[in-house]
Amino acid sequence: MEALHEWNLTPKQAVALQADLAKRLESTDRIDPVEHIAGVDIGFEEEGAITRAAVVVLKWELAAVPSLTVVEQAVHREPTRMPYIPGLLSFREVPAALGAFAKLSVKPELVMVDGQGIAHPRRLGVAAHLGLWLDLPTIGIAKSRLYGKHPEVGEARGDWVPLTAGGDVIGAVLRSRAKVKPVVVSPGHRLSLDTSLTWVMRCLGRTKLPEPTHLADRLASRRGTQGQQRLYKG
DNA sequence: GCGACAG
DNA sequence: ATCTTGTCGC
Repeated sequence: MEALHEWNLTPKQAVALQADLAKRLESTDRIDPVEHIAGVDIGFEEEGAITRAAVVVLKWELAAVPSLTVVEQAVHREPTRMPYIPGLLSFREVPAALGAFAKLSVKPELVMVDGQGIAHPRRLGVAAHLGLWLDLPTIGIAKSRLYGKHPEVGEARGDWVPLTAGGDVIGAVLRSRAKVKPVVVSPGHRLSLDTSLTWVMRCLGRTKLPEPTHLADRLASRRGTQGQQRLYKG
């Protein structure tokens, strides 16, 4: 438990901690009725010297027309603590993400993160690590693959193939938009892959990334949020 | 030893 | 991740 509070570690120590923390991940669904979904992403300012974490909370409503509406946003900036090292991304981004979460007044039941969940060499991508810390269900949605192999995926929206590693299914490569480069979806904490895929597809709008992550991405990079606040689904 | 390598 | 304009397509 105390280990979870450690962030300033050498790469070797971080790798050892990841293997240990991964044992605590829950791969079956343990999620409350979803009313709010948060999207998280990290950006940088000052040529990388400042890490900027952004979180956007959306209200999920299943009416005649399912909808997602932005209800809160938070940004947290802090000095960048370490360089990007493949496989150790969470040690660079999670601390800042926690700073942004601390500013929220609404507690989401589900969190979508830009990056991998368990589709990681030691099964602890940034979404998984953040899920353990927040003790909330998390899903990783990455724009590219870090680990695992997979056959080619179909070109239609919704097509997907399993991402595997050492005989385990660690995620899915999903074509979230027709003919556009697929995203890598992997559960983080407290969710199965099936449930993760279901939620990602439910949150898809017109962009390749699900709305929570898409909006957080824009907020993190200061490109702002364009257009309306109500995003109709269906 | 030689690649691969989230953001 | 970030540096950056226009442009092709639904």
